[in-house]
Parts: sequence; C-alpha cells; structure tokens
Amino acid sequence: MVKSATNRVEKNNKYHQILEAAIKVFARQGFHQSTVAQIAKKAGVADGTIYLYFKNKNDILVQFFNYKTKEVFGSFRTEVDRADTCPNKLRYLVRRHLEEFQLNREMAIVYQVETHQNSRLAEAQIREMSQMYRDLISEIIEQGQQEGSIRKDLYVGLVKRFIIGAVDEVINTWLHAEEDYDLVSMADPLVELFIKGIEQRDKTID
Amino acid sequence: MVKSATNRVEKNNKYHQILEAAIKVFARQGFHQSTVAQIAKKAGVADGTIYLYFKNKNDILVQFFNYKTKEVFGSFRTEVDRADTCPNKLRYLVRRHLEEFQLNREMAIVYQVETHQNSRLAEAQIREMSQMYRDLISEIIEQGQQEGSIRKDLYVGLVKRFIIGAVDEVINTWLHAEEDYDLVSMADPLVELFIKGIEQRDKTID
Amino acid sequence: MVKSATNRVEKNNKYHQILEAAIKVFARQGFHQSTVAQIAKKAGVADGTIYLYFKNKNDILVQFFNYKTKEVFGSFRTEVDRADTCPNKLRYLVRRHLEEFQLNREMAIVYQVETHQNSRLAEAQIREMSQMYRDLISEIIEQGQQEGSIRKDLYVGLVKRFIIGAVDEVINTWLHAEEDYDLVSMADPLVELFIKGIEQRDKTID
Amino acid sequence: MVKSATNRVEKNNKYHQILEAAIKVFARQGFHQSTVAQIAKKAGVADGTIYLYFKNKNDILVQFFNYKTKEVFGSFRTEVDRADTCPNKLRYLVRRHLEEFQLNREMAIVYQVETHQNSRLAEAQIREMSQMYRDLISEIIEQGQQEGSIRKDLYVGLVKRFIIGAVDEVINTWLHAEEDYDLVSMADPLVELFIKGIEQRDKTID
DNA sequence: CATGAATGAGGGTTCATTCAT
DNA sequence: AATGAATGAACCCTCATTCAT
Repeated sequence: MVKSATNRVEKNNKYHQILEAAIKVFARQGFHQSTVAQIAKKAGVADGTIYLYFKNKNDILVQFFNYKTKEVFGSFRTEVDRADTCPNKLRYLVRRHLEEFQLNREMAIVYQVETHQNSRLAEAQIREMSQMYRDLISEIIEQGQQEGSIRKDLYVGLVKRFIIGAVDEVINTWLHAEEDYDLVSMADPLVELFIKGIEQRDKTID
Repeated sequence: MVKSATNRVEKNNKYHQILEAAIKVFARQGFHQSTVAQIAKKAGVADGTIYLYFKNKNDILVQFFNYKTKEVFGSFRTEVDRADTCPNKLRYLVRRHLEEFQLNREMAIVYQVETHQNSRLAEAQIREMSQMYRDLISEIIEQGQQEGSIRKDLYVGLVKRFIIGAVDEVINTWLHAEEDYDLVSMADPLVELFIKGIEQRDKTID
Repeated sequence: MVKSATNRVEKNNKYHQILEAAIKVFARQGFHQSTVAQIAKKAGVADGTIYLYFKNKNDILVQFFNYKTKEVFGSFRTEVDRADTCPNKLRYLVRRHLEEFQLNREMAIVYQVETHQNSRLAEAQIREMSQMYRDLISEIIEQGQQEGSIRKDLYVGLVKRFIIGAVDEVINTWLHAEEDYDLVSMADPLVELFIKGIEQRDKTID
Repeated sequence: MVKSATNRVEKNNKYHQILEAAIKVFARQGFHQSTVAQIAKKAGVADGTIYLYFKNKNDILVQFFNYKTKEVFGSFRTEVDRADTCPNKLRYLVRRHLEEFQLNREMAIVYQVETHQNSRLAEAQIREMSQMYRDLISEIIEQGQQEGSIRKDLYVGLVKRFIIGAVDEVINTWLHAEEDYDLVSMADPLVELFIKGIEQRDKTID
C-alpha cells in the first residue's frame, strides 16, 4: 500500500515533470518548433519515457489543457462566487484571470497561441474551457440584469466576446511587451470600461 | 504599352497566384503543417517556381503581411477619414474591419493565427501593422476627447486593447463558429458597447 | 569489464561501419556525387543513423582524415625511427607509405582527390597531416646533412615537394592504371632516384 | 562570306567567353560547387545560351581540356625542340610548364583538381594530354641515354612519374600557399634535383 | 518502468536543363 | 541566335516514434 502510494506519486511526478517542461518549451518555441527531445531533456527523462505518459506529442498539449488550464478556470468560479453584485463578480473574475496568467506566463503563452489556431490540436479541450468561461460571464450578466445594474437590451453572446476579447488582448499585449509590467493593475480600469464604456456623459445629469 | 502592361500582369499573376494559394493552404492547415508542394500544387506551378518569387517558405508569410494586410489596413484610414465625429469614425472603422475580414476569410484566419504566435514568423510586418491600427484608434479617441464625446480620464493604451481585443474576439468566434453568419451585423452593437458599456443607467436621468 | 569492452566495440562498430562505407562510396564516386543514402545503404544502417555519429555529410570526410589517415601517418614516424641512416629512413618511409596506400586503396583514392581540391572540405585536417609529413622529411634530410650523406646546398622546402610529389604521382598512376600491379616494388627504385638522380656519372671517377 | 566570317568570330567569342568564365568559376569553387547560372552570369550571357555552345555542364570541362590545356601542352614540345641536350630539354620543359601555370593560375587549379579525381569528368582528354607529356619525357630521357648524360639502368616509366609528380607538387604547393611567390624560380633547382639527386658525393672526386 | 539508439518518412531547397518567345 | 522563366528530380537533414535491453 505504501509502495503503491509512492509509485503513484512517482508516476505523477514524472507526468508533471514532463508536462511542465513541455509548457516551457512550447512557450518559448511554439508547438511545432518544439521537439520531443527538447521536452525530454528539459524534463530530465529519456525521449522514450514521454511515450509512457503521453500517447504522442500532440497529447501533451491536450493534457495541458485538461490539467493546467482546467484547474485555473475552475478557480474562476470560486472567485466569482465570493462576490455578490454583478460588477464585483466581473471585477473578481478579471482580476483572478489576470493574476493567474501573470503567475503562469508560460501557460499564458501556450494558451494564447493554441486558442487562436485554426486547426486546433486540442480542439475539444479548448471548446470545453471556452464554454466554461462564457457560461460564467452569462451568469454574471444575467444576474446583473435581474439586479438592475446591467442593461436588459444586450445581446449577451456579443457581450461575452466583448469581455473575453478585451481581457485576451490585454494579456496578449503584456505577453508581447518589451518590458515587464504589472498585469493585474489593468483589471479594475478594464472592468470599468466594460461597465461604463468610453462615453463622456452629460455633466449636469451625471 | 500593351505589351508592358501584359508583362506586368503576367508577372503579377504568378506572384499573386502563389500568394493566394499559400493563404488558402495556410488557412486550412496552419503554416507549419503546410508544405511548399501543397502550395505549388494549389497555385498550379512547379515547386521550384515558388523560389523564383519568394526567398523561402517563411517569406511567403512575410509577403502576405506586406501585400495583403497592409492594403486592408490602409483602407481603414480612408474609411475613418470619411466620418467626422468620433463615434462615427469608430463605427466606420469596425464596420470596415469586419467587412474586410468577412470578405477574406482565409486572410482573416492566417492573420488571427500569426498575430497570436509567440515566435512570430513575420514579426516586423505584424508590429508595423499593429502599430498602424493602434495609432488610428489613438487618433479617434483623442479627437473624441477634444469634441467632448469621450471621457478624458481614460488610459488610452488600455482603451486600444479593449477595442482591438473585442473586435478580434468577435472575428475569432465567427471563424470558429459551426455555422456561418453575418459578421458585419456585429459592428454597430459592438461599437455601442464600447461607447456606452453594459451598465444600466438611472431611468429618470436616461 | 567484458560488457564495457563490448559496448565500446559496439559503439565503434557503427561509427566505423559508416566511415568505412563512406570511404568506399567516396572512392568510387567522389564526395559530391555520393549521397548519404548510398553510404547508409552500404553501411547497412538507416539514413538518419548517420547523423547520430556525424554532424553532416561533410563531417564524414573530416572524420576520415582524423581517424584513418592520422593513424596511417602516425605509423610513418614509427617506421622512420626504426632506421638509422638517412637513406634508410627515406627508404622505410616510402616503403611504408606505398604499403599502406596499397593496402587501403579506397583511402588512397579519397586522399588523393581531397588533397588536390582547391576548396578543401577538410582543410584543417589536411593541412595538419601534410605538415606532419613535411616535418618528417625535413628531419630526415637534416639528419642526412649532418651525417654527410646528403648535400648541404639544398633548399629543403623544395626537396620536400620533390619527394612528396614523386611519391604522390607514383600512387596516382597506380590508382589510375588499367591493370593492378605491385605498388611497393616502386619504393626502392624511387628512393634511389631521389638520392642519385638520373644523371650518368663519369665511369672513371665512379 | 564576310558575314559568315563575322558570325564565326562572334560565335567563337561567345564560346570563349563562356569557357573562360567557367574556368574562373571552377577554379574558385570546384566543378560541383559551381552552377551553370554562375558561369552564365560571369560570361555575361543567359543561362540557356550555354547550351547552344556546350552539350551540358560536363562538356564545358571537356572542352576546357581540349582547348586550353591542349594548347599549353602543345607549346611544351616546341620549347623542348629548341634545346639540344637532354638536361637542357628538361630544363626548358619544366621552365615552360611552371611559366604557363603561373600565368594561368585558374587553369592550373582546374587542371590539378580534375587530373586527380577518380571519376574523371574529362577522362579521355586527360589521358590524351597526360600521354603527350609522358611521351615528351620519354623522348628526352631516351635521348639523354644515347647522349650518355643519363643513366641507362633506369625504369623510364618510373622516371616519368618522378618528374611529373615533383613538378606537380611544386605547382600544388604554390597554389595552396598563403602568399604568392615566383613559381618559375623553382624550375632550375628542381631540374638539378632530378639530375643530381640529393646525395652528397665524395669531395675528392667531385 | 526507463532508456536512448535506431529508424525512415517527409519536407525545404537547389539547380541542370528545356522551350516558348 | 539568345533569352530566362519554368520545371521537377534529387538530395540533405530533421524528428516523432519504436523497441530491444
């Protein structure tokens, strides 16, 4: 029993070693420019060992979305539930999103690249995760509409893209920036833009 | 004169044949999965012919950004100049953007993929184009602030990402959608979101 | 210990298999006309295997000069040291040279071709070996001059070329001959020519 | 008739232009590394034009040996005939040989390389020329033996290689030398080595 | 479980040669 | 005769995957 537990940990170790190594390598060079040998070297295992834990090179990417990002996106819901009003839920969501991506720069890179591919190598996983995120926003918006804090005349599908896209681009810009800066500090101003828009409202009224 | 014109067209023909074929192939399979042989076949030329017009496979992508997208992004400015007020400029810009990308689905795919890569194969071209777009939005926002239609307390850098990202995601969703729908119809509602945000404003005031 | 020895032999085997095969192929067709696939086939390995032992096709040639000919030229010194007088040293050197080249016909061919190229693919190696040979002759001549058996009014640099060239051509002729004959039997008459020249000396004096 | 003559000259011009250009290119890069396009460019003609004057790339090399070196080797006989005694004939031959090769460095390079190849691309031409040279030396030696100036116990075949090889190597060394020096000045000392050898003869007798 | 040597299919690129103009 | 764009066969090399140890 002890042995079994140890083995399992060992196994997990190798599995995670390889996965983490792969993410680093993919992040730097992109999936297609990365070789299995590079991943193996970075993970400190033999090339062949990778095939004991992953069906093939592609499968590493699939597992990445299953293991790493599912965990991250799962945490989003917890975070959203901590807030009560719609604007706060949105704020918490975006903050957490940026926080996580800032902490996991390499994950962020791989995520950005692969979700924008056409022939997605982890299509199913990406769709599932994307759906989770969109559902979360749907719920927030709908709650806001019930609360009366959000307009009722919105095409919710579009609002989702509006929010997702903006967050995405804020991350994307950060990833491609020459110098590093704090990504999380973008959260509140961004959410404010979502809510209020860019319009100058009449001062006497406001 | 006729001959000269013909020659020019002829010459352009091969170059454009290859470029258009390449875009189609890249759009379907991604750059790395595409082979020079596939491009040649689709263009109706021999493999070697490609190397008379392009330095190497990579150069096809670079030329694509120089020729195809530069043209498209150039047209954006013309469109923006046709409108006078800031909201209209924004509306015209987004409409045109979605129009062009809807008309050139394959270009759109390649554009989306390559601009989100980490190790960008056409880095210089992408940066230049991206800069053009951001400058355009900067101008619009600043004009709006002078006009009094746009809030003055905005971090313009963030506004740019907010707009670009949202448009990007609207296109991205369209590209990955199971069924086809009219992309351009998203333009006005989207711009309205930029301007007004999602907030429910006080009814007595509104 | 046995295992270690076996491993070493095994390892050496593949490396040498390829090298020997390459020499045969190069000898028959010349370096540029030889393909990696031909070498692989002759060595009984897969094409890719060659790149586990050699950096590229060119490197095979470089290794050939490092491994094969360095060994041969090293043996020359041993041979020279066995003799005491200058004429004998020269005799032993030339004999050994012709012997080795006769035994390794393919090595001889590759050697002849590559050392006469202009843009030498193994420049460094060839220079080094060539230098070894010239140094050996220098020593022999100088010793002969001290002994009194060799004229002191010689331009040693020229003597080296005189000897090297003659030996070279004797080998070259043998390599291009229609029918095979004993190369080593040329050694003594050739050395005699070096020493005595072709001149008929006055009989009363002689 | 005038036109015909003109045409012929024109034709010859192009033919020689290409041939001279090819020699330069071959000399710098070797036959296999040289491309038809490079030769055409250096000759100032179109790629296709080369095929109006030469059957293929190989044929350029064949023509080179037919045209350039046959001329040079023909001049050797004239030179030899100017002298009367054997040693002088030998001296004139070697002088002329070194003179010609010094004047035509590029020819010398191509000659050296191609005559040492195994699979000779101009086999027939090289054999013929080589034969001419060997015949010339045979005649000289035989005359010397009749004159009494050359030993009669020589294996003439070996003497030929001895002389040819030494001259060859003197040229080869010159071609590969870092700095330029006068090749012709080697002629007389070299011939003296042929005749007298390197041996120190008894002083009282000498 | 782990290894890493070996495999061989596949792809980018070059270049001698052709042929319509 | 001259051109040079077009061709496509051929080659070097990479790398995902396998399998004997």
